[in-house]
Amino acid sequence: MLSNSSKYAINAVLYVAVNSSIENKILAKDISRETQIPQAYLSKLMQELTRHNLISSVRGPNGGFYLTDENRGVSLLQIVNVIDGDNRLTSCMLGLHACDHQHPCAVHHLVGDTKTRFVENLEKTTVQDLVSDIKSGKSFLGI
Amino acid sequence: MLSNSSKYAINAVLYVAVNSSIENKILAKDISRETQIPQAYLSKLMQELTRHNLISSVRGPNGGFYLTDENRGVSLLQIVNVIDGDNRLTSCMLGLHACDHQHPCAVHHLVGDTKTRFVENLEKTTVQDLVSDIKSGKSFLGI
DNA sequence: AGATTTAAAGACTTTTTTATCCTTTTTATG
DNA sequence: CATAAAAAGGATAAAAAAGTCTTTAAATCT
Ligand code: FES
Ligand code: FES
Repeated sequence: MLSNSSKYAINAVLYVAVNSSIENKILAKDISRETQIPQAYLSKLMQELTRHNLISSVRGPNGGFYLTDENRGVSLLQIVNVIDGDNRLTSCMLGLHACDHQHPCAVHHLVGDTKTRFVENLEKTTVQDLVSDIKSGKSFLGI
Repeated sequence: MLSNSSKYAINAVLYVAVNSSIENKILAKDISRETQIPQAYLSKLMQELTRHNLISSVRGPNGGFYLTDENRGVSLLQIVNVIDGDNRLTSCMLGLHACDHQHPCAVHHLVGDTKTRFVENLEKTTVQDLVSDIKSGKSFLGI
């Protein structure tokens, strides 16, 4: 469903969202240590997210990654789309075509609603929403 | 969610289910042509399914693949488990651990029920169920 | 028995994904 | 200005997934 890379990206962004601010930026090294994501690989993902303005960074001393208020409004779907490309989530479960209610494949009914609902959820859920859940103890960060 | 290989496997099994019988076995070559699955690769998958008794085959003239009544009772989950291994579907969406309601990850609530429901559906839906759907026009086979 | 048809099996190649390493650029600070 | 800290970028390596090719074994038919 999600690639490893997307999972890493979401984990990393959430870690930054919870543990940093503009005055208190966080290093790739530290994210890597806390999330167990290999540092160099993580850096690549963060680069990509930065390039698309989904997260923010500055180089040099006291630099690192952080999220602006705008960044906190980014949806999970935006993250996944940047990392995995756009159509990973909208294609048919059996790989026959774009998932199409008009011409449902054999397993479509097993998952159809469910899948579009999942994508809708990814689309409407922002980083900030998840941070709220974590802060309120509704869900957990990390291992 | 499902690997390419699993998608191929389900497609191929359904094709066999709809288009063959014990008197009218079907060749890997023909399945390949109709489903667009590369022949050699398909053969590998079919071999694996045969080895686990999820489908049936005989070699030699008038041989090929077919399904017994028992094979038709096989669940989709059995197919996926043989091809992808057991824990692809039960692991956490963020790859943190086995998905655990007691200790939900940040995206668990977005997908939690949904995912277990999907797995339950795969478990309780048999090849024959899907064939019925196809025959009744509720869903479609192939492209 | 011999020839032919077909799946099974194994070795191999290619592509994609994941991961690492090394260099360059930017920024802050003494 | 020199130095150090950090991300950005590019090249490469390793692992996994997808796909191919060749040989072997089983079944049938003449
Ligand atoms: S058509 Fe295949 S999942 Fe919707
Ligand atoms: S705990 Fe992560 S999906 Fe359930």
